[in-house]
Parts: sequence; structure tokens; C-alpha cells
Amino acid sequence: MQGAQVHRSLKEKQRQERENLILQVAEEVLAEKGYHETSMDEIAMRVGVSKGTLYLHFPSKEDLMVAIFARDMQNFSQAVDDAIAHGLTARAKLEAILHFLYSGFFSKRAQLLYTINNSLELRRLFIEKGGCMRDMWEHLANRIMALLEEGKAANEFDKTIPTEVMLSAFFSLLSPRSYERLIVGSQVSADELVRHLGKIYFKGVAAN
Amino acid sequence: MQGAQVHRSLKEKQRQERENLILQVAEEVLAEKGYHETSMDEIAMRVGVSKGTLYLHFPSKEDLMVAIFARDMQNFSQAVDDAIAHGLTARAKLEAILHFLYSGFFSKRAQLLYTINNSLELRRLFIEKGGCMRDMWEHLANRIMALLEEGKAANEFDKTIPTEVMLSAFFSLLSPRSYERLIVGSQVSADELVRHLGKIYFKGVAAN
Amino acid sequence: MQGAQVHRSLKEKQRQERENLILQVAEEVLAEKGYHETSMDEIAMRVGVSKGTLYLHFPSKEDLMVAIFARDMQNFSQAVDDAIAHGLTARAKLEAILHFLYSGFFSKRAQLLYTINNSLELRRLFIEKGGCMRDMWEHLANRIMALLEEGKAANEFDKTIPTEVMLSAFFSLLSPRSYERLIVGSQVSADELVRHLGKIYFKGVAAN
Amino acid sequence: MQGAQVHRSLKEKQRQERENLILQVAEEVLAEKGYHETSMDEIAMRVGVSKGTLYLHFPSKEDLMVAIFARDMQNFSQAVDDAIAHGLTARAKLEAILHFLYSGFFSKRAQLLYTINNSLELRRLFIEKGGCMRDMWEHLANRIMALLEEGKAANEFDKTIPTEVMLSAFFSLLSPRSYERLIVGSQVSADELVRHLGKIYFKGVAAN
DNA sequence: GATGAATGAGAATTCATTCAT
DNA sequence: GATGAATGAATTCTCATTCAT
Repeated sequence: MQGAQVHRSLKEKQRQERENLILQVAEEVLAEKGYHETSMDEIAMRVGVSKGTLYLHFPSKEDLMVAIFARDMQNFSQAVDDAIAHGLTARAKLEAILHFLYSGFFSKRAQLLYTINNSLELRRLFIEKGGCMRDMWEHLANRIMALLEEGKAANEFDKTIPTEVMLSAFFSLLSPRSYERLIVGSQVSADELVRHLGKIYFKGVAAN
Repeated sequence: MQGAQVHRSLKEKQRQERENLILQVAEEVLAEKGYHETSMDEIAMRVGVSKGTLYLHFPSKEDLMVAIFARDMQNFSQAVDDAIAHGLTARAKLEAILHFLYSGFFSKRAQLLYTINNSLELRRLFIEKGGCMRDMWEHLANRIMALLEEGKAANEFDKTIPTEVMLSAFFSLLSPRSYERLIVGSQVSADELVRHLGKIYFKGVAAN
Repeated sequence: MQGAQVHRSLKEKQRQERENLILQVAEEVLAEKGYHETSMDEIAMRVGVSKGTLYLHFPSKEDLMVAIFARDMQNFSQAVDDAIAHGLTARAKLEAILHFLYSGFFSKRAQLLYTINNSLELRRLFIEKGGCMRDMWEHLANRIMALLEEGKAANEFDKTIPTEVMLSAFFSLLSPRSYERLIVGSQVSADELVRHLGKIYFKGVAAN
Repeated sequence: MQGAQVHRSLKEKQRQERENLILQVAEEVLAEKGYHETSMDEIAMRVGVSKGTLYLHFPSKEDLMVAIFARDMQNFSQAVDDAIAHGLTARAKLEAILHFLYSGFFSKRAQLLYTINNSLELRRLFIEKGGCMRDMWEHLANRIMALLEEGKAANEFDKTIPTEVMLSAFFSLLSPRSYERLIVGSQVSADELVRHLGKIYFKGVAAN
């Protein structure tokens, strides 16, 4: 009986691993090609499984996309937690979040956020399908807004700018697509770019 | 003979009007649904003509999209001209451009720019099809960069930030999608929002 | 009143001229491109009239095709008459017919005959639409068969070959498409080719 | 492991069978209706599968047509091999080829050859798409020309007629469409017809 | 559980034909 | 009579989804 248990959980673990692999590959393809150009066929092929298997894990293409986004939101949420736990000032915490979003390739995480946020189809999808998605996003937004208000309270940030506006600006300043050609054209390194943008943003919202 | 002339030009005028109507409707649908979700059938239905008529004016869906973008670029270009002609300081000129882009509904013009700039497929499309599109965009970007450099020269803007970065930030700060819920949620008026964003941006890039 | 008459007949003459022009151009396009690839648009454009005008003369594309064929049959019939009137032996008469069909470019007349005879769509068309077409063809076939029988009677041709078979061979020997590459490749001149083919045919069907 | 092997090859065999079924049905429809009138929908319906399945086997309508032709060429080529291997004289070999082409219904094989050779669109298609098609055809033509020259060398055939002309005549003499009504009208049996035509041809090209 | 062949709704595009001017 | 803009049925091709093996 215990052997069955172990067997069961081993199977379950394999299942989880496969699911993660699918999510990861699908994420890459999504970032590369956009929602419509991403076909279930290509994902299956790149993962190395059959199309049917994809549907064993996710009931539809839409659900797969939602799952990708959900996982990213989890990671993002974790990063926000870490930033809040370790940062000293509100600005320091927000800078850590910024770096999380855009460090490394600039593209992996940020491009996803961007792709999702900007594909009209995906947005509609998340609004329709993702009941919990909405909640997660609200939750995240609230925590970042809390940081922004913390900054206002500490006189770091300009109190005359509505927190909601600050939040939106925080996200939109970093639409990776706009910067693509800068990075690709090698006119500026990714890290340097993040530094510059952070500087503009924090100076822009600073008190005074 | 003159009757024929008049007749000819009347026809031509009607043709132009119809073409503009198609462009306008197609633009709306595009802004609403994105490239792939926009079907020629739907555009035709909304315009109130048959699919065939669309193809009488534009040889393909792609060409229609390019035409939409081209028309917007024309308008944008005109606005940049006006801004340059009438503004006093570099900042004033850039603020005028900002207002052009986001005045009114915030969504019509800006959302388009945004949608186009962000759809991976449309970007590919414009790079392939729109030889002149590329040129127009480069031209526009150069003129705005010239304004930014003018600002640097006049000590209005921070010389340590690369002009290219400033340019990208200028555009991305205003990704309308991020602000949609602010406007729609009526937490802030469009004009107020533009003012706030302008403030953040210009303070962010100011000298010192 | 007589002015009206004259006017009427002038109009009628112009109408006839136009109709002939349409037929001629349509024939060219048909020979060049085949039935399906020939569009009413292209014919209209090449003639220099509007598409509507085409429909003023011919109620449908199919009818236009039938008219082309009918006119060619008239000419062919005339040529057969001439050949019969002027030739001495059956063979001489048939050779004259052969030359009529393939003289000049080899392609204009013969290619048409060929195109029409071989396009499955056109054949069906002629069977369905052209009641009179069938008759004309039968009439022509009968006259040529009469010549073949005349040849048999004069001991010129092999009596053991059914006349019908001889007739079919007479037409099919000269499917221009097969010879196209010979002509185009300039390996042989059109006239030479006709001579060779005539020689093969008449030797093939000769008595003994 | 071996079970998998067997399974694999079973699947493969079924796939082959289905593909052949499609090819066969498509060939019939093509012979009946011609290229343009043959719609993928109709082929699918006649085969008893969905449109999508057709595209699983052939990437496009054009490719399907090329595949049909390629298969026929294979068979034809095989028949030519056999004829060359078993025939004694050049004439005997060519007669065997003739019989292969027109045996049975006269229509299946020959009509195809004919349809393909005569549809302007299909010809264009094969020139564009079928690089190998061209080669196969050239190869076949060369082998038949070799037979004709063999016949000339053996004094069977008339040396004054260019071999190329003989080749073209060989194919065109037998354009099945022209004989259709003879067969259908039952005025003559298919075998008899082939005999007669062979007689005309070989007498026509004989030495002397 | 996996597979991948089969499905079929849906999208772009063409073109013969009509009809208001 | 002439025009050519408008129509819409028909066609090719794609891809998310299902299901027998």
C-alpha cells in the first residue's frame, strides 16, 4: 500500500515536472511569436510530446496561456515579497522589483508581462477566464501601491501624484518592446538601460 | 467636357470618402481586437459594405493595416510639425506632442500607436511591407530626438541620459493600455493623467 | 426617316465591329491563358471597354466562349468549302485544310481548337450550351469524313481503317501543345513541322 | 520493442494506403473535371475524409497534383523499362508502350497524361514546382527518342523525319479526348482503336 | 496514460455578374 | 448605351480540439 503511495507520488512528481516543462516552453514561444502565431503544434514539438498530451494538462490553449501568466504572477509575487522583506526604503524596494523584472535578459520576464499586457486577445482572455487572475493582479498592484504610499509617507515621493498613476507609470515605463532596438542595436546595455529608466522614474516621482 | 471632369472628380471624392470610412472603421476594430481577431468580414459588416469592396480599395488585409498606420503617421507627423513651429522651449514642444497623442479619448490615437507597436505580427508586417513606413518612423524619431537634444543644449534636460533612452521612455511612458483602467474606472480624467505623466517624465529627464 | 435607318445601321455596324473586337481579344487571351485564368476584367481591359460592355454583348462568360468557338467554326467551315472547291484529289483537299489550320503561327487557330477541345470545362460547356455548336461540328466532321471516303473510293486511302478513326487521327495528330517546344525551341519551323506531320498522316492512312 | 516496430510499420502502411486512396480519387476527379473545377472539398468528400486530412498528406492542392503526376510518371517509366527489356524491334517496344498507355479503358492513364499535358495551368505548375518532374519527363522523352533512333538505325523508321517530330507525333496521335466519342459511341472498341492508330503511326513513320 | 490522425469551423481572397448613375 | 463600383458565392488553407488505438 505504501509502495502504491510512493508510486502515486512519483507519478505525480513526473506529472508536475512535465507540466512545468510545458509551461516553460510555451512561455518561450509566446514571448517569441505572440498569441496567435503560437500554435499548439509548435509547443508540443518543442516540448517533445504529442499535442494530445498538452490537452491532458491544459484543457485549452487559453487555459495554457492563463497558466503561464499565473505562474509568472506567482514568481513576481515572490519577488515582491523578497523586495519588501529586504529593502530599507520604499524606493529601494521598488528598485529591487524593477531589477527583478528586467534583470538578466530584459526580455524573458518583462517581454512576457509586456506581451500579455498588450495583446488585446490575451487581456480579454484573462478578464474572461481568469477570475483568480484578476485577484492576483489586484493583490500585487495593491502591495506595490502600498510601497508607493509608504514612499509618499516617508516624503520620498511626490504626494500630489495619485498613487494609481504612479503605479501605471511604473509598469508602462518599462515596456520592453520600445527598448528592444536599443538593446539589439547595442547602443546601450540592458543593465544600463534599467538604471537610466529607474533614474528617470524615481526622479520623476520624487518629492519636491 | 467639364461635366465629365466634375463627374470624374465627384466619383473620386466619393471614393476617397469611402476609403476613409473603411480606414476609420478598420482602425476602430483593430484598436478593439488586435490584428488577428480583426476579420475582413467584420470590418466589411461594420462599414456596411461587402467583403469584396474592401478588396477594391486595399489589395490585402496587410495592406489595409499598413494604410491605417500610414495615415496615422501622417497625422502624427503633422502634429510634430505644428508643435515644432509653435512651441518655445523643447519641453513645450514635446508637451504639445504629448497632448496631441493623448488628447481626446486618449485611446483613439494612442491605442493605435500602441497596438501597432506592440503586436509582434504587425511589427513584422511593417518591417516587411512598409519600406516607406520604416522611413517615416525613422524620420519622426529623428525629429523628436532633435527636440530632446535641443533641450539638452538649452540645459533643460539631463545630458547624462542617452537621447535614445529618453526617446524610448517618452513613448513607452504613455502606453495607453496600462492606463485604461484608470480612465475607464474614472479614477482620473484623461487630461489630468496626461498632465501627471508629463510631469513625471519631464521632471525625470530634467537637468540636475 | 431614312436618316434614322442609316443611323440605325451605322450603330449596328459599330456594334458589330465592337463585338468582333471583343471576340478577337478574348480569343487571344483564351489561347494564352486557358479558360479559368482568363478573367472578364482582363478581356475588358485589353479591349479598352468596361466589364459592363462585355455583358452588353454576351450574357455570360460562357456565352462569350461559345461565340468565340462559333466564329472559328465559321471560318473553318469556309476554309473547308474552299478546300473542297479548289482541291483536285481528296488528299490535296485535306492537305489544304491542314494548312489552313496550322499555317501562319501554328498557334492562333490551332491552339484555339486545341485549347477548346481539351479543356474539360469548355467541352462540357459546349455540350451543354451549344446546341447549334454540336450541329456545326457534326456538319464539319461529316464533310471531312466525306473527303476521307472520297479518298478511299479513289483508292488513295486505306479502306480497312474506319473513317471515324481517320477523322480523329486527322485532328489529334496536330495537337499544337505537343509541338510547342519544337517550335519554341526552334528545332524545326512551323511549316516544316506541318509538312512532316502531313507526310506521316497521309502515308499512315494511304492505301496498301 | 518489436511490438512498437510492428505498430509503427502498421501505421505507416495505413498511411500509405490512405495516401494512395487520395491520389487515386483525386486522379479520377482531375481526369473528369480538370484542374480548376476540381476542388479540395470534392476530393475530400469523394474519398470520405475531411478537407483537413487532405492537407495532412499534401501541403497544397498544387502538391497533390504534382504527386498524382509523379506517380503516373513512375508507372509510365516502369512500363517503358519493361517494354525495352522485352521487345525485340524498336517498333515492338514502342507498340508495347502504346498499349500500356491506352490499354484498359483508354481513359484512365491516357486521359490523365492528356489532361496534364494540355492544361495550361498544370503545365505552368509542373514547370515551377516540379523540378524533378521536368527531369523525369526529359528522361522518359529521351528513352523513347532512343527507341526511335534505334528504329531509324535498323532501317525500320524514316530517317528524313526528325526524331523530335516523331516523338511529338507519337504522343499527340493518341490524345484520348479526340477519340472519346468513338469509344463512348461504341463505334469502335478501345483495343481496335489502338491497333488502328498504331498502324497509322508506324506506317506513317516507316522507312521508304 | 500517451499519441497523432482526423475533424471542421473560420479566415483571406477571387471573380463572374449586376445595377445605379 | 456605357460604366465600373459593389456584391457574395466559392475556394484554398489553418489550427484548436477530439478520440480511437
